[in-house]
Formats: sequence, structure tokens, C-alpha cells
Amino acid sequence: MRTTGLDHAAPLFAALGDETRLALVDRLCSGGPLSITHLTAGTAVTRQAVTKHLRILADAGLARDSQRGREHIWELDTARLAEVRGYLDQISQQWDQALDRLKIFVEE
Amino acid sequence: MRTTGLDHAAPLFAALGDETRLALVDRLCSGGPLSITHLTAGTAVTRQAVTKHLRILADAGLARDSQRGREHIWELDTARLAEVRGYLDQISQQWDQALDRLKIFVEE
DNA sequence: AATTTGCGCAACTAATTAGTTGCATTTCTT
DNA sequence: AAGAAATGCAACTAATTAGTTGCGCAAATT
Repeated sequence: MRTTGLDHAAPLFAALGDETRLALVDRLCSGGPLSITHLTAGTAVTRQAVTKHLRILADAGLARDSQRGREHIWELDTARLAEVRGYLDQISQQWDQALDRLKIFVEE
Repeated sequence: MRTTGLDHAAPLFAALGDETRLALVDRLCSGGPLSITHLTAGTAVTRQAVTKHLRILADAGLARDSQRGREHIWELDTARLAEVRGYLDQISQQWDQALDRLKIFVEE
């Protein structure tokens, strides 16, 4: 089996592979650090569901929280995001090469 | 709820969010069109499992197959891949902006 | 013609996942 | 001090998922 470094990428994609979670990431991107209750307001699900999804994002290293008083403020993990960017670029690059290769296939 | 166009992205990420499937994509990228049996050779799972995973990739629009004799040759869907690239770029861009914004938060 | 090869179909299991509800705890507000 | 707000913990359900095995069929091989 080839070792492309993409081995660790699957859990990250999986973490992003849920509408609710992707919406949370989206809101954290554009809305900055937010509390759980605040984040829940934008979704159709329960606060508990949101909490679980945030936990999953945290396990994937995509987000982290800090307690301030009774609130838990969630934000995206910038370092991890940069890492994910790396994966995305790598995959994109690989795909580009694949597209080129397929193009050649078609043309010849 | 904001409409960023990322709504359709979740199923794509989900399709990529499995090690076995990501490995299949990887092999289809570098190995070109391959039959199911041939693809199975590279994995630790059954042919049936591979078939199911390919079906999932197909449902996500990432791959498609064509029958030639008794063999089913699978290949990546280039148009769809380009579309996914678009999503990735969009998300990356959004994340970059988020990173910049967070940077400002930290600095001020 | 007989055998091997590549594959689909179907039924089943075990594990995971997304979601809920109910209750307890801590912190803030009045 | 009393009540409201923000959250965690736990138990539970329903649906999905990753995987298997067994069988049958059509296409290639010998």
C-alpha cells in the first residue's frame, strides 16, 4: 500500500462529512468564537446534539473550547486548520495529476 | 441559515471520510481505471465490501463504472472531481479569511 | 463441454451514529 | 436568597454503516 500521508485524512473528512457539523464549522468561520447555546440557535437540532457534534470536531482536532464563566466558547483550531489545508492541497495536487493523466488517456 | 453553496459538500466529504474509500480513490488516481477484483487486491477487505464502497463513491458522483465483458472498470469522474475541487477551494478560502480574522482578534 | 473468473444479489451481524429526553450542577442576574 | 441561564452527564432509540457469507449467473479460458 502506498503511503501518501493521506492515511490520517479520512477522519478529518469524516468529521466534515455531516451537514450539521459543516454548518457549525461554517458559522464558526464567519461568526468567530461562539457559545454552545448561541451555536445551537442556528440549527434545527437540540443543544445536546450540537454539543456532541462539537465534541466530534474537537476529537478531529478541528475545534476547541475554553470555559469562561458558565459558558463554553468554541473556536476553530487554526493550527489544525492549516494542517487540513495541507491535506486538501495534497489531494488537490494528486487529483490534478490524475486529471492530466486521464486527459492524456483520452487524447491518445 | 447562510447559503454558501457548501450545503451539497457534506455528502462528498462523507464519501471521502472512510479509510477504505480514500484508499480506493487514491488507487484510482494513481493507477487509472481498474476492475473491482484488481481494486480489491490492494485492500484488506472483501470484494463485496469494495463493491459497496465503490457504489457509495458512485452515489457521491466521484466515480463511475463501465462494463467491458465480464469486468466492471471503475474510474474517477473528472467533472465531479473538478466540482469537489471548487468546494475545497471555497472552504479553504473561507478558512483563510477566518484565520485572518482570528489573527486580528488576537492582535487587538 | 467443463472449468475458472468476475461479478451481482440477498440476508445477516456488529458497531457506530445522530438524535432525543430527563435530571443535576454551576454560574449569573435580580 | 431565589430564579434563570448554560452546560454536562447518562440512558435510551432508531437509523445507518462496514463488514461478512453464501449462492447464482454470465463471460472467458482450456
